[in-house]
Amino acid sequence: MPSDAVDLIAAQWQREKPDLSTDAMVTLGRLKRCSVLYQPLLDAVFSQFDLTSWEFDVLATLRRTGEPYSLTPTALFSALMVTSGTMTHRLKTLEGKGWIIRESSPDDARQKRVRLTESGLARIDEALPAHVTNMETILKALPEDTRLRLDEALRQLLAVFEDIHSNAPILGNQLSDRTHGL
Amino acid sequence: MPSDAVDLIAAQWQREKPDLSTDAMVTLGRLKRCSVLYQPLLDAVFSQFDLTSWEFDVLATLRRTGEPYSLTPTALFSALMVTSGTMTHRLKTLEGKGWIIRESSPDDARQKRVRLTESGLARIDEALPAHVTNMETILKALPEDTRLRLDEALRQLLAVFEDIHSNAPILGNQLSDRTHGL
DNA sequence: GTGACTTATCTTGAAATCAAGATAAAATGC
DNA sequence: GCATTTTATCTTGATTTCAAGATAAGTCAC
Repeated sequence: MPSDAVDLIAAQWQREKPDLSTDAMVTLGRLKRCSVLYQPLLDAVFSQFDLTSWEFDVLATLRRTGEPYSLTPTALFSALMVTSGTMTHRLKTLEGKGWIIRESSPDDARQKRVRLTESGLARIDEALPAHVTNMETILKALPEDTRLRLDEALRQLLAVFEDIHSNAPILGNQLSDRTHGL
Repeated sequence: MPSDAVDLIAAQWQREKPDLSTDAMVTLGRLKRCSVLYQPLLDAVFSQFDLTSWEFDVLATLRRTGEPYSLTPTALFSALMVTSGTMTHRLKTLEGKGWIIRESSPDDARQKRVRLTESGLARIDEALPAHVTNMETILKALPEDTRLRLDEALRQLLAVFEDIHSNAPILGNQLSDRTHGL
């Protein structure tokens, strides 16, 4: 296994702080670095459809719920792991572009229903196959058994994080209305 | 393996778009979700030392280079994978707090040297052990062999991403002065 | 050496995000 | 039924970030 940027960081710490254990650090460091580096690879495709990453995310979340492609703002910001204020801003922008509309809910006057328009549906259905192909191309460089081991390990790690977030009262409050549900 | 939020998303796509392959999607989806969920766990410790996540990152990058704890702004924004403009703003803030100073370089008048002050060194040395312990506590929920498999797979994935970023001319330009080096 | 390129840093203006709180509707407890 | 609490959404102001470009110093070709 050739050494990478994270190994060099660990070696620096080892020199400066010989008693420090770097095991947890390197794993989480690689996780962070991977997520920073892969985002622009996705953006490159989104921009071909005049979409930003977050625009794609919102449209895709609505799209995959099936007809009538409609969710409440709360369901959306929970699924997308952002705050309610962020979602308000996103919805305003998307409404301005004509890709969604916000209608009031018949049974609960506090709720709104966010719904894909024809135009929004067309846009996401156009971009989706290209996005999926892009992700497959990116991961093709990884041997299939490695991808499977990565996926299984990430599933367990994600379970740990979701457990912490649902059980920690203090953290739960700090996250305010960003609920992380689906 | 119990199903998680990402499995539910894949199932929704399967229902709406039966021909769509979701393999790459679920792996990268778990990666993204993990990195969003673990950040606040780190912030919880940083805030105990009156630090934000990015303040910790800058101070730690300087600290681990060893005496005299000094780097150029370019070395810093490369290591931290942010743009030069972001780094200028960060350094201004940190200088205001007295944790770093910016001195001009003796051999190249274009360069500055960013150096940890006594106060900045004390702060990072105080926070570092707590941060490492925190990361270990978070990962303790993961069996050690799983962590090792995760780490090995992430290393390979990171190699793929770093390869793409160093070899793709178009992407390289899009990333402007965010060079991703160490 | 001089003009063109390159490198290093900073500035500006815009975009996205968050925390905190405002508003209003619904549910709950007596 | 009325007061209290909870829920759903939006607003506000501040923070962080980026892209694009400005500035200035070094380097290179000749």
